Amino acid sequence: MARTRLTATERSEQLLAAAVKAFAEKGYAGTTTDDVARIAGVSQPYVVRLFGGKQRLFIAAVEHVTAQIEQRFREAAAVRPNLGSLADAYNKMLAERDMLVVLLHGFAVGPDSEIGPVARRCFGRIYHVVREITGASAEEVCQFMASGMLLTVLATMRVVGPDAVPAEPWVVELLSGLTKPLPASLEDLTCAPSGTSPTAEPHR
Amino acid sequence: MARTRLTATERSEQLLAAAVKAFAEKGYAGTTTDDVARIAGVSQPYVVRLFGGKQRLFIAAVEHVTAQIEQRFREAAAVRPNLGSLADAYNKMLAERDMLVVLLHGFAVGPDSEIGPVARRCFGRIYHVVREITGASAEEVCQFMASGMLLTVLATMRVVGPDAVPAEPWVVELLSGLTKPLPASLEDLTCAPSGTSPTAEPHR
DNA sequence: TTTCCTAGTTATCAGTTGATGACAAGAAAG
DNA sequence: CTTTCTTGTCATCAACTGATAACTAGGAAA
Repeated sequence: MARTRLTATERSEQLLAAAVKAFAEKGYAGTTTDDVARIAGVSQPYVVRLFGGKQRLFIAAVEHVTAQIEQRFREAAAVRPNLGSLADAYNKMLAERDMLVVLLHGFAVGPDSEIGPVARRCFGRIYHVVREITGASAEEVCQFMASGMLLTVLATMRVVGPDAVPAEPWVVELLSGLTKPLPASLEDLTCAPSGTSPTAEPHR
Repeated sequence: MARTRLTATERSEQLLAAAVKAFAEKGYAGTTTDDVARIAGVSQPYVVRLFGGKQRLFIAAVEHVTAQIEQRFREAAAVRPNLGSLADAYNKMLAERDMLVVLLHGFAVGPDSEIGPVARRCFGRIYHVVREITGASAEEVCQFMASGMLLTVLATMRVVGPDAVPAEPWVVELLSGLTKPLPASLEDLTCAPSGTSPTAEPHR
């Protein structure tokens, strides 16, 4: 019965990954701490105790994915520091979906006293990174962010990305209109490398 | 105590307006049927009965705002059938915020069995209207939708639109990068005509 | 082996929330 | 005036959910 014990830090990291998965699926309000606990294979009260509450867990998840996205962009820029390179990195993230979707859910929580400021800061951070890394003009960066937001929303709707619903005509047409920075093919956006799933038995 | 009685149809319309307001504030899962009831000044069970459940109410709200947006676009196109005209209409909606934000929340609910298909259909409908009304190219329409999505997310975050938080530097910079179809000024996006608020006493 | 810290669980709860059913009260018709 | 239909409320639940407190157990040090 007893799983291998982990240090609190290790377990927190694992829970963070579980939280990203859960929140990506159902958003902030729609996800229960028990969902997260089940994915990670620990008890629900432990999740609450390790992070000090659901809200803090969500904030941690949003900041986590923001840091991940930032890192991906920096890595991409290390190769070629232009928007095209970032677009490639973005497409990869889109194929993994969860990071971007969690971020969008963070944005969508809106003016909630605690979460709102965090979400706004995360958006600003990502904008800043893109702007600084590539020497691109304000217009180019804005267009990049806009296309990215469109695609992120489509990913949230399961119109693109892994397990996407069958593409309707308007999807194909819309995506065909994507210009310069993000000319992703529909195929790239629909298939994805699959990960493992540490499912566990129920607890509660 | 007794309010003026309305026909079921009238009351439903009023409830729909209340639902839009409520869902725009807190999203689908975060909003209670009681929130909606309080805004409209009726009892919570009545809301449930008139619409047959929270999910149906949300779906009705999403379809309602979609129809509204479509209508605004058509009206704008009746004057000048080009993207610039639609952009003006879009900016006005952005200043009112709720319609667009509810729609985004609809998109964000994701793959939920009932709501997902509705959200996807609504997105497709709006895309289709924009494409058909203006004779614009796929690229232009895509760029319009992308910019619109970016602004809608910013509105959801309360970065633009009514009651927006004080604009940080990156917001100004990002918005300055907006091109052709939607060159809205920050002032346009931050102020809005205010509406009435039919608050009522608590019930539950 | 005993001690003791930390990882983790079980039991439990209080508040919330969507939903149901029985009932009240206008208003229109007979 | 009474009947009857529709609008709307009240009382009430059962399920859920985040959180707390008390307890268990692994494992390293003494």
